[in-house]
Amino acid sequence: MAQDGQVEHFDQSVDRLDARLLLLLTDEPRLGVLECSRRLGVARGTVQARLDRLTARGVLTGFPPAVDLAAMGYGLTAFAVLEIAQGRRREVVDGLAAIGEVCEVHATTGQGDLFARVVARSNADLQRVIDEIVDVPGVRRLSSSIALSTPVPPRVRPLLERIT
Amino acid sequence: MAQDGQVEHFDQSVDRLDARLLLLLTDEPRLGVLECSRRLGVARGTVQARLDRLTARGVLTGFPPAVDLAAMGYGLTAFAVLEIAQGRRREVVDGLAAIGEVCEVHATTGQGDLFARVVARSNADLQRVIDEIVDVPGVRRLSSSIALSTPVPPRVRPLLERIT
DNA sequence: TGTTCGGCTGGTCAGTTTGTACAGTGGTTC
DNA sequence: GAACCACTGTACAAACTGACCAGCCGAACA
Repeated sequence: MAQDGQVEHFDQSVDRLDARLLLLLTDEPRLGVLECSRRLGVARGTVQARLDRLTARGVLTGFPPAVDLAAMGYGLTAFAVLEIAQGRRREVVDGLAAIGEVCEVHATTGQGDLFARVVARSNADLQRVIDEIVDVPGVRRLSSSIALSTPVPPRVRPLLERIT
Repeated sequence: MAQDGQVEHFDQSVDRLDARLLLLLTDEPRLGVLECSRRLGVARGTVQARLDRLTARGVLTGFPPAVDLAAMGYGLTAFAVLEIAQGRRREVVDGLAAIGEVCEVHATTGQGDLFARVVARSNADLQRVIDEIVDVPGVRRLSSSIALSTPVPPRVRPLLERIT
């Protein structure tokens, strides 16, 4: 930053170089530090320092393996909105967490109290999973909808490009 | 598989060793092939072959950097259910994709036609994003709810552990 | 104006890992 | 019994990593 004189984004935690680095790694995650430095046209130590800093700040939390559940046989994704009995959220969350097919749970404002993403192998399997969810003590009502397609897959890219 | 004589899971695409490997990489993604082989107690070539195979089968799609949007200033997450005008889904999806804060879109069954996950820097910022979404041609109605917490963060772990 | 500080550069070093190859062994299948 | 496949153990050259250093430059500050 000192030397390249770039304008600082108002959020100082990620500057242009950081963003370019993250984008590069998004496209080719297995790149080593050395290769990154070559592509970005900076010294290797700089890339190393940036990665360390991003990690220290919690922006970069790691490089988890991306597993395609569909390729593993879990071809169905569904979303469930749950209404739960007053004051039993903790209990319900624990119950949901115990179900492997429940891949994500959020507590939300609005009608539903909890929002869950679940996967299943087939319609019949989904039925089973939903029954399991409904059977969790404290769950009052469940309304679900199946994901037919995912026109915009999970992404961070545009937000990073904005900084670049 | 030949030598260790483990029982085959009914879905042949991921066996016990594969699952253990993926779990290991989930916990410590930066591990190299050599280190993985040591931890798993198999030869390096085996790990290499498994990774290649998992990748070829599309189960392992890569090691994308995990960026924490909250740490980048996007501390708010919200979910939006959209109703759209008949036959204009493509158009709406394109419009949504153009909004960086829209991090994910699914087409679903049920009342809503589209389901989106969006992030924002603050309540005011969320308002702006939502207005932007509503302004996308073809969007009829939007109902949103804010994620207050995420008791179960995105995970694949339990499904892999089941195989192990 | 001069000094200090932080970040970047470009270089070196030893140690480790990767990619690739090969022969050997033991189950499994036909 | 032969062919096949997956895994093991080994080898080697090439590449990468982590660590360190001196030097340069711009920004902040007295």
